Amino acid sequence: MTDAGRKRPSTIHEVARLAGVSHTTVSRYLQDKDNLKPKTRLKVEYAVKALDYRPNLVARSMRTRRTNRLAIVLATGPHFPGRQLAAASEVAHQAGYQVEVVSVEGGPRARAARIDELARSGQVDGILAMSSIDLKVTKSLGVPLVRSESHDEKLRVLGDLAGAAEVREIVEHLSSLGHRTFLHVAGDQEYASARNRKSVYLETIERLGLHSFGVIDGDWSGQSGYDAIAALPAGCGVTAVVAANDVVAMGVIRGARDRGWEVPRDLSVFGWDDEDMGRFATPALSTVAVDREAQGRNAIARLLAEIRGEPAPEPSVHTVNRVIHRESTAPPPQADGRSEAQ
Amino acid sequence: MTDAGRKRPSTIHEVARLAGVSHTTVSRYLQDKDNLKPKTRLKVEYAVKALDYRPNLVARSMRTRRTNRLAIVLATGPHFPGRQLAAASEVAHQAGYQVEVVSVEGGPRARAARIDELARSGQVDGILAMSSIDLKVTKSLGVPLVRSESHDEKLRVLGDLAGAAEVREIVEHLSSLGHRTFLHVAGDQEYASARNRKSVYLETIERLGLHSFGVIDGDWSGQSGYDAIAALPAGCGVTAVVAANDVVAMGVIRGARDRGWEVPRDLSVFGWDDEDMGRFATPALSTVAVDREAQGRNAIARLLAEIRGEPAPEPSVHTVNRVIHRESTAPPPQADGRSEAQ
DNA sequence: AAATAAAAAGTGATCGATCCACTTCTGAGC
DNA sequence: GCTCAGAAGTGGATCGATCACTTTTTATTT
Repeated sequence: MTDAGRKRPSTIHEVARLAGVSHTTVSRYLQDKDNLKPKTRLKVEYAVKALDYRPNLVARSMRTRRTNRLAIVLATGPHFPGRQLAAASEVAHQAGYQVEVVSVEGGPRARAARIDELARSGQVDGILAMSSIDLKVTKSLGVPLVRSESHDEKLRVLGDLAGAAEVREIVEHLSSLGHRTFLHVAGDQEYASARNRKSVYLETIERLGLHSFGVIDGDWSGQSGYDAIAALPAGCGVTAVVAANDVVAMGVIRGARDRGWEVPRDLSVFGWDDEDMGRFATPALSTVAVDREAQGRNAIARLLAEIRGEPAPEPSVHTVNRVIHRESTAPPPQADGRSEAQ
Repeated sequence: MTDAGRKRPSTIHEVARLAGVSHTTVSRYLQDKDNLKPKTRLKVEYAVKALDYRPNLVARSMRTRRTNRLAIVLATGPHFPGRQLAAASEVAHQAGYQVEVVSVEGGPRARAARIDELARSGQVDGILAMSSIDLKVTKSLGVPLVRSESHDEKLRVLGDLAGAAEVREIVEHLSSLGHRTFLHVAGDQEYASARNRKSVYLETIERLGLHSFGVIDGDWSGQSGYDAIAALPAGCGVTAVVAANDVVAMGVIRGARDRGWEVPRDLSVFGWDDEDMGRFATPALSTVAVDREAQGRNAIARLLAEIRGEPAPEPSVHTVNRVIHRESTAPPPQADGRSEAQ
């Protein structure tokens, strides 16, 4: 039934024979159509079309030692960076690269090992790591490696790490509303983004002379937010919670309600990610809108630049995170400061 | 600095020379280590280790005409099937395949065209389509193609289509609570799963002699749920909403609240997907837990079976969807039937 | 111990493209 | 009409594996 489809694809030699030229001429045609005499070009063009010829990319790769393929390494887990991935893969395709997505079970060492294997297999021209990896294992790979959570030369944080400014803005805003005692329910500390937000949180609390009741190391889950609130001693004085993301924030809000605390009347809660659900929740979540597509695009752009040997890949699209104030934040119960409600 | 890493990787011939055997013997060692004399095997083993040899997979592919690579084709859009993808890629790796993820902009025809191109490029041994594609274009590809939303030989629905039973269960349950007038806010009708749920919804309404106030064709977004409720005429009598997914359900609930209707007092709402956020929302969302990993695993298992030429790929792990009753559903305002609250 | 079968190892061709070192056109200038 | 530079075209080598065959070694039987 599918015999027609299964017939062996035609080769460059068959095209050459039909066109009455040598295989080298066909090869030239494939790489640069303008470098041929118009008459010759037409003959080849016709033969290619007649035989429905497609170059065998494996054979090409073997000879050129380039595969035109990139690998993106992810961790398996609750956080699948789908939007970044889609954007990254889009940009890569436009640049003539195919994208292989490798999601690896296990920790940073397992991922580093897989990266090593990928690099040596000769199957990819470059690797983008979208999750933390063990540095030691990845010294000299032979192919460019970009880590989406690393810094650029000017120590500007990129990709996953971006967001320090937003944490500052959140804490400062809550402080201006009159909040004095904070709680941070952090994300899985294996993630650079979680570590970064945690440290910026602590730093800002310190700088503003506020009080942090503590940092709960969570795992990005709603349950971790719920449990954090459930474990809070009565009268601890916490009036504002900075959650690792919207899901955690939702758990926090539910935990509060189940203890009889209303949000935002008794407790203000900030999320992160601007998920669609949080916008329609009650109370609607105050959060940070993250341009995930830009993250993905920038990361791939950096990788492509490194592959081409270009030195400084200035992020063409600047990642813009935006703090969004909705209903889950308000002045604390007995705000003594002048309530500068937004 | 990275000179050590950039040196040309060693070949099978170098290993052979160091081991004092022929390259064929090394090749044999690579495919089946047990087929060698122990003494020879040790020599080769040593040489492989000493040179840190890794076979060049491109060269291997060229000779064997197998790439050990599968492509998974996705649509770009709000629905990124991350969990299915991760599970699928995991299973594929265990079977010795690498996975290339191709997300394609545009509609079913664009995806079909890309699939055609992939198949002919000789770069993949099989293709899994995780989104709807235009059938006509994909007649004879030359490589196996599995569509995750299609049926198996026994016409049991698989993958995305699974879920008919759950829609029935939801409507029957709501009916047993006393609801008579329903609304369905459907997902993007380009998705097979959305079409399937819609038709099962209508069929069940019909079969039970209930009344459907209508079906709103949405786009999986919270806004579409919100708008559906906002557009509802007063006194339409709708007391139960079956939403396309949890996000839509959240929009519905918010829309109801903004009209002064309380959920579940005035309106019952069912979601789909069992997202973490819905569990902690207030009211907690009644929903359907979907085993996305199983979907991904099953789809890849079918593809692998087809590649191997095995005929009947019995789904080793059966997809189990589970209807979960939480706080967003209750008897209607003036339930005249016997309220059989769960 | 010789005959024979079976297992192990070696030889050279092959996959389908690109690239290198040449040879053969083409056409402008005198 | 001739020369000659440069463009266009050619044949064969090459990339690094596997595979079909052939040859050598080892094991088994009589």
